[in-house]
Amino acid sequence: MCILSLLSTREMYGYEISKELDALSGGILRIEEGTLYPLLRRLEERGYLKGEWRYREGKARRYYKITPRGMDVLRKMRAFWAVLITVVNNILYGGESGGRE
Amino acid sequence: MCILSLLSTREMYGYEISKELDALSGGILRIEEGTLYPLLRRLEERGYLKGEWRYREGKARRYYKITPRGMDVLRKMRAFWAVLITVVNNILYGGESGGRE
DNA sequence: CTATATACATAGTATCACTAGGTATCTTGT
DNA sequence: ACAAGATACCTAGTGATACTATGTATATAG
Repeated sequence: MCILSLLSTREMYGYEISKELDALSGGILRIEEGTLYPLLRRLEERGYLKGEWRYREGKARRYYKITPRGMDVLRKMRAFWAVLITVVNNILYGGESGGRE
Repeated sequence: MCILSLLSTREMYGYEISKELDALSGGILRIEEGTLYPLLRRLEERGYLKGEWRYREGKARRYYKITPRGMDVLRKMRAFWAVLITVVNNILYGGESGGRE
């Protein structure tokens, strides 16, 4: 979900995504390369992303762009994430009152 | 985390936990028995829970109770969960909430 | 010219959720 | 009495996937 969200704002390549996630999350969402690259391929296989090789600064980079199908999945993931937070916080902190956070 | 949290308020047995999670979450946190029972044993192996057979209403039930070590782990999980929400929401909705930048 | 950072990749392992069964008891409807 | 369903626990097998460790190649800094 976080990767799709990052790519919903601009195209990025794998290594850039890992550095960005790391920086934006203060190290909480550090993702190993052995996890990231296979994941990006899975997301592309499923049609959520479209990858494209480009050569910049003497380096071969695979830039990823989110697809309309990916945007749709991202919307559903965001909605589910919001529900999950509510539900889990309800279990963690009891009260049915909607006014926390 | 949700199971530890439920057990931090009272002792429960496996089947009861699954029904409670299902009800409290509106079906979002439905957990299959093939997932639940092995999970409870792992949590007990790690010393987070203590299980005990009891016979009530003609049924053999294994009641689980959270241990001090389990309470400690639960506290850390709750803290991490709060950080995770902040960090993920920051990535999902842009960086306004955390006071960073 | 060596070390580090960048950039992508794969193989092997471990974890764990799920499917799909199994056993046994108790309750409810006919 | 009998069948069906709910309760209550269990295991074996499979699949998805995060991780470790390593390999390849180029560019940059000391």
